[in-house]
Amino acid sequence: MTEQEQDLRARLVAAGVELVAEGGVQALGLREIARRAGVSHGAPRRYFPTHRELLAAIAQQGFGRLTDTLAGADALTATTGADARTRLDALARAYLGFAAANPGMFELMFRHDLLEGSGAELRRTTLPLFLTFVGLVSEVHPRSDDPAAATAALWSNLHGLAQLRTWGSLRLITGDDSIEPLLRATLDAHLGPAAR
Amino acid sequence: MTEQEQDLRARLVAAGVELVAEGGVQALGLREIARRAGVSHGAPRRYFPTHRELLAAIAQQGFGRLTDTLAGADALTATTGADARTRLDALARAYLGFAAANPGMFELMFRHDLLEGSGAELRRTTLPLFLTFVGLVSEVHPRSDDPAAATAALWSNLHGLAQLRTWGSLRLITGDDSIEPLLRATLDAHLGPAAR
DNA sequence: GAACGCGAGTAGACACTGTCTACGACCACC
DNA sequence: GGTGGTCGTAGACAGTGTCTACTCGCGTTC
Repeated sequence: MTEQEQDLRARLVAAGVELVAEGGVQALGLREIARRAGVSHGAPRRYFPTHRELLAAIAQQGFGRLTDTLAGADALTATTGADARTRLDALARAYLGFAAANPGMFELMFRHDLLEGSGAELRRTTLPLFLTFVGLVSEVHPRSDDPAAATAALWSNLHGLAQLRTWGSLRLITGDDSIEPLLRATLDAHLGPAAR
Repeated sequence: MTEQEQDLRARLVAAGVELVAEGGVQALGLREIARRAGVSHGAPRRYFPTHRELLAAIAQQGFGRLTDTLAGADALTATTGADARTRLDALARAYLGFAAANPGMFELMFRHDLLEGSGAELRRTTLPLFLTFVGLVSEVHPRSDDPAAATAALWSNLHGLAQLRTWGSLRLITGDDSIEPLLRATLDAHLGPAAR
């Protein structure tokens, strides 16, 4: 089954994934996606009544890939018998790595103005991922009375790092563009110094 | 000097500030801004060669207001003789308060795809603000060897909280839409528990 | 005082966008 | 051999950002 033969819906989403990787969110015009998929500009309407729903489907693909990336990174460290602190370290790096490797997709995924309406469904996708985060944070902070809040705070920190790095302000502040000291400061603050 | 009499450049920026508060970034069409300012769609070109430069000017206005808001909040607590930890607490709340009160403007300010080209100038605006942050963090962590990194990490955390709150995911996680526990967790993590 | 020049804003054209609607080709089924 | 129904095409429509004449009013200059 070649790429030409799969149904148009999947081809449109695949074209969007390509385009956002090449040219960012701006490249995700409805007609441009249709062109890339090799159909006329009216064809997507059969599967996505509106442009935003097509963008939401592309973003959902992005959330799937992020989930896979994080799950893969965690599986790698978990099999080595690493403790929760080390696993969270690897997860944090994987999160920032995904954002750095797919800046356009990462931006699309959190552009609530473009995804309005489908936001609830997308948010639900992230829930199981978040719960594994909570479990690991609970292991690091066994006496915490609100591990969900601690996890959300940590996630917000990682997310802010990812966004401000692509915005360029972190480079201005720290001088170089290495995020390593900031990541270390973040993890130390939320999880305590690494025991090494 | 009434609003009609100031020069068009300022009127266009003012119209943009109004529009982004009412309808978000999507409402900032070039023609719509011109309509609001009471001129034809070709008039802005005299002052802003391109749409993006007009958006950058509006965003710069936003950075000015954010700086004023934070400076005002800090001045308020500083005069009461509060310590650095308390001042940072107030600054953090002011930052999140600004983002919540001006969601459209806040989004515009960090939309690097729209502000590309003028980004460097905008980033420079935030620098003095950041330096006062660094000073306060240095007071809280007198033995830190890299207060700039610690400050950038804290700022990233606040920024992530602001963005994820408007995205709606924090509400999904914590149940209600109060970020108070998350803010407390953030401040405790980066600055140590509040001494009260 | 009249002519000139120039800055400021207008109006229209252009290519492009997302949405909507009518139409045609194709295929399974009775 | 018709007959629906699905799927994609093609064109119209209003709207966008950009570009290019053009007009109008005001100050300067001869």
